[in-house]
Amino acid sequence: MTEKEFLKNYDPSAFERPSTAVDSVIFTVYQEELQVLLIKRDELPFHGKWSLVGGYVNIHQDDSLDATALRKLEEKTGFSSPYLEQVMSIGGKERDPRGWTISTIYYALIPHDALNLNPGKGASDAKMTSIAEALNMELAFDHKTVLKHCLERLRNKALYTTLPVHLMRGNFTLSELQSIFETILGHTIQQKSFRRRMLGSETLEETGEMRETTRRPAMTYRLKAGVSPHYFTRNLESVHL
Amino acid sequence: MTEKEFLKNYDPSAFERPSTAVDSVIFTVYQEELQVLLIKRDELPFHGKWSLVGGYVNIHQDDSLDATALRKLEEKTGFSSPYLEQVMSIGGKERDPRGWTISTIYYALIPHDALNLNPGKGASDAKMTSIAEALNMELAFDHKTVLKHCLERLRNKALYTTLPVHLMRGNFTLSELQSIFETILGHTIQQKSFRRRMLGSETLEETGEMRETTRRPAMTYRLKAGVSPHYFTRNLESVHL
DNA sequence: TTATCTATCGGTCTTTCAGACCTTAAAATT
DNA sequence: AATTTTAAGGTCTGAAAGACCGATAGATAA
Repeated sequence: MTEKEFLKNYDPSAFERPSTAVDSVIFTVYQEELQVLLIKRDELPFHGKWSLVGGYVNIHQDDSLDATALRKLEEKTGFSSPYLEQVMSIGGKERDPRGWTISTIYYALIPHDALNLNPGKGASDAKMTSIAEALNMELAFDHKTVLKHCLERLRNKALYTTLPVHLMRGNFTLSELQSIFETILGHTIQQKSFRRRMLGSETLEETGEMRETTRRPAMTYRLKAGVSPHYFTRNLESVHL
Repeated sequence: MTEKEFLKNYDPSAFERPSTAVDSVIFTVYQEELQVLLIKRDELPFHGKWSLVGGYVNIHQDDSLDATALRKLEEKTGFSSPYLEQVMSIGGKERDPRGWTISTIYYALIPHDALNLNPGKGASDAKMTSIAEALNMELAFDHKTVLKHCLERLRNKALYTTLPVHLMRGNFTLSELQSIFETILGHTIQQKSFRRRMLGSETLEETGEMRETTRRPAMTYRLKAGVSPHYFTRNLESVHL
């Protein structure tokens, strides 16, 4: 049998397939709070419960898993170029009452002022919720576990990468950026250490413009065009005052 | 409609599903070489080509994705308790000629002397191949890309964790362990740095027995029971002589 | 028997970078 | 003009890796 003949005779339904979904944790920082996007389900199962952003892979519409995640994300947030990172996939019989499901988990970082929420089809409401609150709610499916995994990943990356810059839009001061890091980590960082690292990472550039504020003006920076996130070889301390 | 009625009427075939597979890179170190397990395919597609260990998720047999990976791994290597880590999932239309496929990728660490190769169903041969060689071969599907991702993950983890200890079996000397690290990384490590880190990681314990060899005897160590891999807060240098 | 060889193993100085603390600067406010 | 507050940078300390060295223990060769 040739490869061509084989493919012609190949029966995709011979093997029973799990359903395949993508779920994303959309992070933003607003008013010194790390927040995630929750969607109120208007369909069964888990009707009326809050859930993460997700949906089935559409093999006619999506070229890849990343494409599925981006499609859902744009539908719900109106933002099309987030930092998006795949975290893991979870598969099992018990996690969805409809049967064996594989869900690939992503998290995205979106600047708060870029958000344009839209509950969309199958949902009656959408809102940003603080991490503390979300972890105290009863979320649909195993979404609390999913949220914890993404949170852990994000916090770890804040200790050794420049990733959280993707929560900033346009120009920002180093103090503003430090505040974002501190909010994610849940503790303060030594100002000097933070500045040394950021300025040494070669990923930021001065805009030349100062932030005019009520106190001493601060230099504003922007992300250098075309640079990837910087990985430090040494972590910040993970526990602090 | 109640949740119960909904589930009763739910039609799983309403949404066309991608096929779902698991592929694993089985690493071992032997004779100063980092090697991976390759399987010679005896079926279409890619008949006669070498591939990684993989297979479809069987929703009646497997409780989770990890279970699928372990099942395939035990079939091919005869080893049932490897260090197994999920790396990522790749999904798309083009990666398998049979259509849209999601593959969840794992890598496993197996001590060389624990291997008991068995090509198994659908394969005519199985062999351990050095990384250098494998990367020069024409592998089935997108398995070369998959291999590169796993290799990158393993090398990074060797810089800041104790993970490679899982390539050792029973008792081992620190020199033997260092050699494993050096083989993975592809460069030498300062002996003093390595010993300081390993002994400071609190994950090893002296066995009290010395390795009798042709030179000065060395203390042998074993992995402490029940400890998880240690994460250092500082990386080893990633490039060296 | 003694010298040599080689791998083991610990001593210690240097280097790098984060932590901690402090001083100075630049604005607005009192 | 003095005070307050945030920005920005100086500098000392501490921790851990890099680099180099010397002592040790056994096997082997002279």
